[in-house]
Amino acid sequence: MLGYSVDTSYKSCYYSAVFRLTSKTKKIRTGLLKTKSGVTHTPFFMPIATKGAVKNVSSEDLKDMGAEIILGNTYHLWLRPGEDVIKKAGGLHRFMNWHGSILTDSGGYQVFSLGSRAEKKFGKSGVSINEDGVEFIDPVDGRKHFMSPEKSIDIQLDLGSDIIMVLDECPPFPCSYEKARESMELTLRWAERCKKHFEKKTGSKLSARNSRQTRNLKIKNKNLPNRPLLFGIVQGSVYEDLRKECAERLVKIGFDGYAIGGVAVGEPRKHLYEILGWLAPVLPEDKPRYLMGLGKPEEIISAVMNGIDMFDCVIPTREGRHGRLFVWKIDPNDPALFSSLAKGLFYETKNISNERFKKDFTPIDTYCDCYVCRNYTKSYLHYLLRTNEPLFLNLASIHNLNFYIILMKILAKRKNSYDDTYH
RNA sequence: GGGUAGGUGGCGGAGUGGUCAAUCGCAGCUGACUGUAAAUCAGCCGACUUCGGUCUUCGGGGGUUCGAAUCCCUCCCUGCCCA
Repeated sequence: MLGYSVDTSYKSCYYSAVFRLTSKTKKIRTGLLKTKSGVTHTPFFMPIATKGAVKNVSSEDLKDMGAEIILGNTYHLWLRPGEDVIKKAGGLHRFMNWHGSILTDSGGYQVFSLGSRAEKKFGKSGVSINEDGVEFIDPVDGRKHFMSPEKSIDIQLDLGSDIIMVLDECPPFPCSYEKARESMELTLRWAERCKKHFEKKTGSKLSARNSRQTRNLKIKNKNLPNRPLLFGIVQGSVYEDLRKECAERLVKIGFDGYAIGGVAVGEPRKHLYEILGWLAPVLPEDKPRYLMGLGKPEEIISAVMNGIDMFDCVIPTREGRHGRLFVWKIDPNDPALFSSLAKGLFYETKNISNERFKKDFTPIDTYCDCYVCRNYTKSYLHYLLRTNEPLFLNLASIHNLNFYIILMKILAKRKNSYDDTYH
């Protein structure tokens, strides 16, 4: 199952100016990712703030729970309030009072998600793609908007993003080989245009060199990059040659990091681990790897064991809002937890709306030390949800995000890899 | 006391001779959610069931009819108006 295996000790790890591997074992690599806003420990999970807010959670809540980086969405912020507003506000960080790092998704996923949702609802897609870019119909007011690779970069720069994603196309699943290749070629052409435009606008030059050439670069304390990072996205559906080729060609173009896209759009999970296995040897070791849109805790763990450093997912917030809460089955501070991590026995979910919690006056999770578990009972959470009290949404989201962040901390701490110099 | 409107499954409220075990909403029970058009969506929600059906329901009783929640008679109850 584990397709990724590198036996290199801490000291001889490669690193680039913005990413440093602090530990790399057969199973888990950990490191530090520097952006213009700060240093983030990898592997990490990004709470999703699509519209410039993690739903029902304040920036202060996020800071308190130890989040270091969040994700915002170009498409949504472009339409409302508009990148000009955010630019005038001093950037997204100031606008939402979040001073950690921010990664912005390019809008590529919306090509897929808005199209398929509109199709289900109205029978027509509302999204059309051509060589230049994508035309969207705003689902809120029906107006047409056009997004190109260059436009996406411009918006993300205006937002003040720390990690900018290239505009890509997510092919649907299932997808024929021919379609997948066509889509991948478009994604690659767009990636190249994104990089060219990014370099022109930022006046910088992204390195396409491989890890061996960058191994001797020193990383200085707090010496943060003065430009955003730009990530490429690997597509290619479930086809091995396409995925590998896409990764190789992206690496040749050269990006600060590499994302794997398209895996959260319906591809069965067995393909995911296959894809990670194909890509692990192709992606440069000294660059961060981001698996877009994943996932369940056990999926994240498997991916970390396959060499992935970065994750984002709506699961903790959305499922929390819908009443499903994540609960440890083993004390996360117990070293015995590690042996059960890969088996997926370490947690369960509880649907707090279930009748059985009506008179359960114990905390959601006795092992959890988030402030929801320290201060409230299942009975109260059950009651808040049943009576549609907005407080429920806040508490449930905080608890679930905390679970994910603790999970990532456990993974990162496994080899005692925190380098406090970079806090 | 007179007049009038009405009594439908936990609640609200459709239905006004057969396709009605009875639209729909709420409440209730359960499930789904993976780069967020999502505080959303789906299923169940009289009883029994070998999940194909079977049985008893639309205030009570009686009647008309091949057939009634729906029509008639009567009783009971509720709202409103007049005394």
